[in-house]
Amino acid sequence: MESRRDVFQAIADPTRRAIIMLLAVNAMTPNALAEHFDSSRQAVSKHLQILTECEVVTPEYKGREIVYHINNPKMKEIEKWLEEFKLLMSRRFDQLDHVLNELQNRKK
Amino acid sequence: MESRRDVFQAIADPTRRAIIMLLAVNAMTPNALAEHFDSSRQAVSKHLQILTECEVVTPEYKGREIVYHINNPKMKEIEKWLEEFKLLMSRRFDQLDHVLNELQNRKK
DNA sequence: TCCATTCGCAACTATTTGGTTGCAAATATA
DNA sequence: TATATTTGCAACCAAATAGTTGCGAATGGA
Repeated sequence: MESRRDVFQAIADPTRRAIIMLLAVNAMTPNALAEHFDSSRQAVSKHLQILTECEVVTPEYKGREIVYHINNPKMKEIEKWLEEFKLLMSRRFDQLDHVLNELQNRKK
Repeated sequence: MESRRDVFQAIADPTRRAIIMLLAVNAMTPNALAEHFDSSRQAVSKHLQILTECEVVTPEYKGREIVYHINNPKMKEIEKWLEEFKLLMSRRFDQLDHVLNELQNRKK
């Protein structure tokens, strides 16, 4: 559980996506989060650790409790990537591609 | 390399994200794609297999060649999830949360 | 001070992942 | 027909992942 720590890795796991959604509604402690899942507190804690490493989530230390918050700017990176993808899709040149294929076939 | 096949798993790997971007520009065969990467054709092929399972990509059989296309509707699922997240974020009730915490502290 | 609670860390396990190589099937070309 | 090209599939491997249990540190209340 070491490498390739980015937002996309963060949202790959369904439990982590659920954690993100719960934290989007309300910042929470690991225990409060764990109550929403079948898996143990430690499992949730590990996901929080990963989410923290990805900077998708930020811990706020309050005495012995740790309240986890969504780090919104990091989530925007997904949006950004998606926008870029959509831009490329809108610019795709199937027609030109078709023409090029035709030319190549004629060449042969 | 078996389970949990969804769009989020599909975009978790940086190579797969690159493949998606390339295919967004222009539908391509595995060989054409592999030229853009250091890893072997088989590695790229495996990613294409995963992307096909996730329905992020659709194969078009042309004789011995297979042209891979982006399956746009599937990509929209990411957008959909992100929209839901953004909605929850916009509705988050930090103020209320704060009030509840205050009440709880007083109760103790 | 003593005890319960909250939590991270370490060790361990089974499964999944991303990659490799080798091979066989199908198609195109000579 | 013989040969080269494009491709998927199977077997294998090292590393990462998701989960577990057990422990110890720090905090807060009695």
